[in-house]
Amino acid sequence: MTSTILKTTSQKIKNNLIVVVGPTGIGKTTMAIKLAQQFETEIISADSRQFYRELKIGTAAPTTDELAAAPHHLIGNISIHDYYNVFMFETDALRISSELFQTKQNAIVVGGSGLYIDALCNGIDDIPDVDEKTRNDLVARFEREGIDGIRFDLKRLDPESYAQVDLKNPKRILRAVEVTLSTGKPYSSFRTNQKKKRPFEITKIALNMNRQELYNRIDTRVDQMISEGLVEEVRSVYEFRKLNALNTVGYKELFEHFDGNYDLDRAIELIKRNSRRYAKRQLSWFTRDKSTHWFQPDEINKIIDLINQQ
RNA sequence: GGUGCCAUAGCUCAGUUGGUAGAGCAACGGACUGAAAAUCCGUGUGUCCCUAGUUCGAUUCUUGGUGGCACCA
Repeated sequence: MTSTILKTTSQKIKNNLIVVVGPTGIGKTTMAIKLAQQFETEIISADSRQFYRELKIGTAAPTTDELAAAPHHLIGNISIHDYYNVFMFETDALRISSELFQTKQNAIVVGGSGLYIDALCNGIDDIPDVDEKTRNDLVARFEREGIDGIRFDLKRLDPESYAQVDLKNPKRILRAVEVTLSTGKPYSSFRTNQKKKRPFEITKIALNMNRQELYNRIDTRVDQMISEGLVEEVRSVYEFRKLNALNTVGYKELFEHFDGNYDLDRAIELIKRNSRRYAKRQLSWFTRDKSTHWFQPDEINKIIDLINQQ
């Protein structure tokens, strides 16, 4: 096993961060646990919804048994009422991994949130926090007037960003403008286009399978969530539906159902469809990174061999 | 058994006065730097049921089938 390799020189063998990604429902949790057991290490979650302790069933968070099978980090560590973002994740995940590397050769990262994985592996630029008033005012203006005026502001305030961002995507425009207004410096000036160096190796493993089979798994899992009490879980957070953490597949559809906009069967159908679309978006993200090694979920032995070769 | 109606995309259907076709939903592809399970962009994927006619040309008209539905027996 890698951890037993003799250190023939004074040079320390570099630690390895094993990153497991893939579409929702593919079996990442199970794979991560097997790898953690195999390499005698712990798991850091990179799932932007499993952080929230109130969201268990609908996010398919690891069960009590799974949590007992291998130590997990960043699962249920915050509340839906807390503010959290990808920069905070980068900080947290780096801190935890460096703690693990004190005593372990490998650490496992598992999750489906591409941006978060990217922040951990390549870093994300250090951009000052936007003050709340600037953000709220801008959002209010957007809701009142639409995006045209704000887009025009961006053109004036930060022509470089204007040339780069997706001008049809309000969130991107709002972000660039709020940073510019809040800091007094153009958003583009914070973008370095540089990867941060990491003091460890990274092995990226992605899981995928035949699309139809994956979709069948997703459908089955949604039915399972319903029988495990998803409707009750969603009802318990209904009053907080405006929170960003609840703008999530499995929750937003049931909120609409509670509002009387459609029946439960339709809500379930929509959860399945939106989960499929989410899975596709994840695949788009992960296939872009050419350094990723792709496997079927049952190819555990091949994956172990690959890691041992690193 | 008889009569009538229908058969076009994965589904529900529109349409072509004869020049090989388009909506909705589903699906597919992509982008992505602090809301990311979010947000945004792009793409019709088709033996127009089969057969034989008429025609320069048939998915469209005609004949005969096949399947479905309805009504009458």
